[in-house]
Amino acid sequence: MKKRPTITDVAKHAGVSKASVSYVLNNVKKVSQSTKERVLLSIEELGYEPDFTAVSLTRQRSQLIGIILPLVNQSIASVMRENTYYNEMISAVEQRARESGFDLLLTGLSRPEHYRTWVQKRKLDGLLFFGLFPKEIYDEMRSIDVPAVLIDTYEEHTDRYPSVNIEDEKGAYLATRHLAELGHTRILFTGTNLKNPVENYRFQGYQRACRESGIASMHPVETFHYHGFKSGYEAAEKVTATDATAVFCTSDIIAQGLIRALFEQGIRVPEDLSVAGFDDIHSSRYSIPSLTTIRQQIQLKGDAAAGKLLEAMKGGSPEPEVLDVSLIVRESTAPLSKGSA
Amino acid sequence: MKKRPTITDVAKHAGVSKASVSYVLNNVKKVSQSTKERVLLSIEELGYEPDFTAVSLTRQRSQLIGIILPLVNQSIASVMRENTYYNEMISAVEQRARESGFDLLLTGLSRPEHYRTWVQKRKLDGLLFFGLFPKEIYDEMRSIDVPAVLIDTYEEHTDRYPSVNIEDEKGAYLATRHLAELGHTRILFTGTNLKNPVENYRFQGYQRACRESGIASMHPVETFHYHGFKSGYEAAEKVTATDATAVFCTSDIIAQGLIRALFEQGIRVPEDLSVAGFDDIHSSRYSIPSLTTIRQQIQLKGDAAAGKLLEAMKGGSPEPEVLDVSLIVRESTAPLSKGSA
DNA sequence: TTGTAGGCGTTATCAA
DNA sequence: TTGATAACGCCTACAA
Repeated sequence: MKKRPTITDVAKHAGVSKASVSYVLNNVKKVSQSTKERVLLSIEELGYEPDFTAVSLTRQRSQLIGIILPLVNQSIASVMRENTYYNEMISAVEQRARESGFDLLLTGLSRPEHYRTWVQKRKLDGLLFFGLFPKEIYDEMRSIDVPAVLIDTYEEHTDRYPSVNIEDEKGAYLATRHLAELGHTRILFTGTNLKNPVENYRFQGYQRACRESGIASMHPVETFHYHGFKSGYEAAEKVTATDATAVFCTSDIIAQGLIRALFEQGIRVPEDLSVAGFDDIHSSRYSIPSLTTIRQQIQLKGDAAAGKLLEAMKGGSPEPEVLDVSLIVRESTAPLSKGSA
Repeated sequence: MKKRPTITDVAKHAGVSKASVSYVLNNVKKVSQSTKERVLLSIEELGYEPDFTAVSLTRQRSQLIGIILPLVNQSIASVMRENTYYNEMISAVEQRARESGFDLLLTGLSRPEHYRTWVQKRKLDGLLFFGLFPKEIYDEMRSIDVPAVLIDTYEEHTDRYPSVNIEDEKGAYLATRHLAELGHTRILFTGTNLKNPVENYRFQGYQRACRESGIASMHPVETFHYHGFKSGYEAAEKVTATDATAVFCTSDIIAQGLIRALFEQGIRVPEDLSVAGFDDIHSSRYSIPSLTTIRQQIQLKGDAAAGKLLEAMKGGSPEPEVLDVSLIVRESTAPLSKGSA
C-alpha cells in the first residue's frame, strides 16, 4: 500500500509551501488566484485529503460528535435492542452529521467520572445527550465547556445547554382525553418512573385531562424498569388488579408489552381494555392491534438536535425547542363497552 | 477551564524526561522501579490521561472501530429504525469494544470511493461490515489493509477477511421442515432478494426441506426491499395470490409486516395461514401472535465479530465462525386445518 | 536506565 | 501574498 500523500507532498508538487496549501485548504488568508489553482490541481492529482488526526491535534477538535446513551446493566443494549425510539433518532442524527462532515462516536460510558476525560481525550466537538443523566455529568461537561444538546431533559440544565423536547404534558393530556371521550372513567397511567421529569410532565397531562373530564385520577403504575417490552409485560399484573377500563402508557414499547401480557390472559384489547401509548415508534403501525398513540416526530427531533448542536459548535446559541405532538388513533382504543372489566 | 496536563507536565512534576513517562505509560523498555513509581504518582496526582489525537498521530492508529452499515436512500435509517437486528448486534459490539478501550464510529457512507479515505483520515483500527456491500469496497479496504470482519457475508471475500455467519441453510431448513411436519404441503418462501447469498442459502435450505418432505417447492416471493415491515406488508398481495397454507419469511420483520397485512384482510395467523420468521429479534416474543422463528443469537454474533476484530487488530488471523441456529416454535404456526386457504 | 531529539501531518504566527 | 518555523502531544530510535 503506497502511503497517502501529505500536505508536504502537495506543497512540493505544486511548488509552494505547506502554509500556502493550508491556506487554500481552509480558504483563509488571501491567496493569489494562480497559486490557488496550482494547489487545487495538485490536490486533485495526488488525491490528497487532510489527515483528521493531525488536524485534530493542531486545531484541538476532531470533527467528532459523541452520542451519549443511557447505560443499563453496563450496556446500551437495553436501550437499543427493543425500543427503536433511540435508533430512529440516532439515524436522523447520523445523516445530518455526515452531511456536515462529522462522524458519530457511539458510547455508553460506565462511570460518570470517565466522561470528562473521554471527551477530552477524543477532543469531541460536541455531545448529544439522549435522556437524563446524573447531574454530576453535566457539571463535568460544563467545566470543559464542550457544546452539547440535551434531548428529553428538563430541569435547570436546560438553560445552560440547548435542548430539544416535546410537548410531554400535552401528549399525555391528548391521549387521556381521547380515552375519556370514549367513555372511560377509570383510566390508568403506567410509566417507568415518575421521578423522571419527562414522565412526570406526562403524568401531569394525564391528571389535567382527568380533571377536565370530571373523572378521578388513579394511582399511577410505575415499573421502575427502562422502556422495554418486559416493563409493560410485567406491569400487567398491577394493571389487571385495578378496575381500569383504559390504560395510558408512557411509551409504545411498554404498551406493546402490556398488550402482549393481556393477550396471554385472555383480556382483549381494545374490547376489554383500551390501551394507548406514546412515541409512535415505527412498529406501532404494524402491531396487532395497531397502537393508538401520541406521535412525536422522532426523526425530526433527532434532526433538530443535530442542527442545534452544529449551530452551537459554530459558536451560536441555539434556542431550546419544543416539538409538537399529536394524537394518532388506531386500533388499541375503543369506546367503553358494557362488558368491560 | 484549566488545561489538562500533558506528558510534559507529568515529566516535570516527576522530575524525569518525557521519554521516561512514555516508557512507563506503555510499559516498554526497562524503567527503574523508583522512577516508575514517581511517574505513576505524578500521573495520579495530575490526573493525567494521554491524548488520543496525539497518540493517533504518532502511532498511526486511533483506537477506533468503524461500523459500516448499509445505506438505503442515503441513510442508515431504514436499517436501524424498524428491524432491531442491527441494533442488537451493535450494542453487543459496543460493549465488547468499550471493554477493550475502543470507541465505535458509526456511519453509512454514501459513496464507495469515500470509504478508503474515510478510513485513512480517521486512521480507523478496524472495520465491521454489517452485511454485503459492493465488491469494490472490499477491494478498497484490502488495498489499505485495514483489519476487518464481515458479518453475514459469503463469497470469496470471506477467505481474505474473517467472517461471522450463521447456519443460514440449516435455519431455513428447520423452519420449513417444521411447517411440513405440521402437515403443510404448500409452503411459500418469502425473502427480499435471492441474489443476496444469505437469502440464497436460506432458499436452498427451504428447498431441501421441501424435497425431503416430498412436497414441491413453490416459486419464491421476493420483495426487493430491505428487511422492514413494509416489505412484508406489501408481500401479502403476492402471498395471498398463491394457494400456500404456510409461509417462511427470511426475517422476523418481514413476517411481522406480512402478518399485519393478513390481519387487515381478515386472514388469521396461524388458523388460516402459518407464518414463520428468521432471526428471533426481541419483539418476536411479544408480537401477537408471537412468532415461530429461527433463532440466531444476535448478541453472540456481535460479540464474536467484535472479538475476531480485536484479535485481527492484534495481528492474529481469526478463523471464520459459523454460529448455530435453532427453531423456536411459538404461536404463528399451526397444523394444517381443513379450512385453510 | 534515562534523556535528547526528530517525526507524525496540520495549523498558525510572524517575518519577509 | 507567501514561506519558514514553531507549536500540538506523544512515541521512539539513538545516545549517553
